[in-house]
Amino acid sequence: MNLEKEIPARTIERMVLYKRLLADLLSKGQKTLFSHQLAALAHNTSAQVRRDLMTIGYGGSPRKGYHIEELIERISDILDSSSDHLIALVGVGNLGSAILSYFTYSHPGLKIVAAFDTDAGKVNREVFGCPCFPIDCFEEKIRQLGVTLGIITVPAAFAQETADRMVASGIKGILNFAPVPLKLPDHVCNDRIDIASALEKLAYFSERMSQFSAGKANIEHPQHP
Amino acid sequence: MNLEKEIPARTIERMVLYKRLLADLLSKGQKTLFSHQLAALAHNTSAQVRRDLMTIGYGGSPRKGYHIEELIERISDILDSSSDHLIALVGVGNLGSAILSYFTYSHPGLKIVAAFDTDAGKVNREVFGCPCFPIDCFEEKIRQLGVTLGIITVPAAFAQETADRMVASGIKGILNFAPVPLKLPDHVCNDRIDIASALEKLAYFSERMSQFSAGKANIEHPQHP
DNA sequence: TAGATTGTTAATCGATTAACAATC
DNA sequence: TAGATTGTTAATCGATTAACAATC
Repeated sequence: MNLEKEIPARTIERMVLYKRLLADLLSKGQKTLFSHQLAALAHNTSAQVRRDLMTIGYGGSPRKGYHIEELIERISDILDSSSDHLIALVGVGNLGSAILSYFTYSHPGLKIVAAFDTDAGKVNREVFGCPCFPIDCFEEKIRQLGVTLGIITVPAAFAQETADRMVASGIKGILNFAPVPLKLPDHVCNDRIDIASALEKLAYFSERMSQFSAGKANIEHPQHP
Repeated sequence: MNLEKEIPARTIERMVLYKRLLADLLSKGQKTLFSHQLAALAHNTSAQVRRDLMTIGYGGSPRKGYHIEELIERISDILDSSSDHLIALVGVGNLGSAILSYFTYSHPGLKIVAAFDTDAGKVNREVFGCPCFPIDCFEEKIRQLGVTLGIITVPAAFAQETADRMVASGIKGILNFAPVPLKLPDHVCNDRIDIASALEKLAYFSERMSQFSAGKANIEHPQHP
């Protein structure tokens, strides 16, 4: 029934950014924009922006460009699901707590509804507004709450077993902050954010920047479904 | 004088991972490995691994595979610079503090030597072992210490001005946790880690995973110099 | 109309994958 | 030797970029 073409992952990634940039412009009272304006904000080319908007089936007019409010709506149609995504976080250390504090503020569509830890001192209380449970009742809570996404902020050595429990509990997507790749079944989506590696890469490229041609100063983030 | 070919950014990214995986194997007493073993750990193909190692000029033998210790040394030759990279972090909130705590542990080659904040209550003391200064003395401290990399963990609205001060102080690479793209001169390298966007992408793909073919379950991270 | 911008196709680019002879 | 693995080239794939006619 769904006849929409599959949208490339890179396009989706840019769409998330476009949506935020557009919302910002809209809040400042701007009604329309041209492809090159959005391109400048997102740091890519106007041709790229035009192609991206074409891909999601939104068109502008040669005179006025694109209508910001409609465009945001169209992007939201693509990106946002009808219901909130409920998220569980495992590992309430410094990083885990920082993420909980971040999501205390409004993130429409995304809500961390439960945190878990092995440390008895951290559980059975709220951390930045999020209830924190002992890891033993993980499966039970996940199913009970209907959680679909997981965030892993445990030490590397425990990342895989945490992921396994998430998969077994029916979680469909995992964001992993531990510096190890996870082995997961094909139907589970995952992404890894590795701060130390990001710094190592940055150190490498910043040292050699002069060797590279101009205009290539950004480290991009690839991604695919 | 430097006749080495430019190594693609994707290859460097994988190299960082290989190095860590190999160090782990070495510590377990393993001496050699085959391309398909490293491929399984890093979640890519053996052909890819062979090509990567060829790219950095390290060869194995058909019978024994690759010598782990030598390979780590070769990767370190490529990745690591002769001296430590000194890092400054701006924005000692929850996320900033979490990053400081993370780098308290050994990260050879990478050291956060100064943190900065506007909040008088946070400065002039140590946070997880890192001295925290008022933002007013930023330029002075950066030059004095010889800092080359910067981490931005301030709110989005202050990210660009923070980046501008970093660039003006001679910082060569910036890791930006604020959810806005930075405008930077070409000679400054930068990468952005956007946790909310990562979750949005994850939500999108996890919902549509069944539409995609098997084996595409990971979101990759692109990047270039 | 004139001119800037859009939609869309074709050309380019680069990275990944496949294939296979060379090697130990 | 036989067989698995390496080094390396060619084919594939996909995304980006360039180009330009159509449009307002």
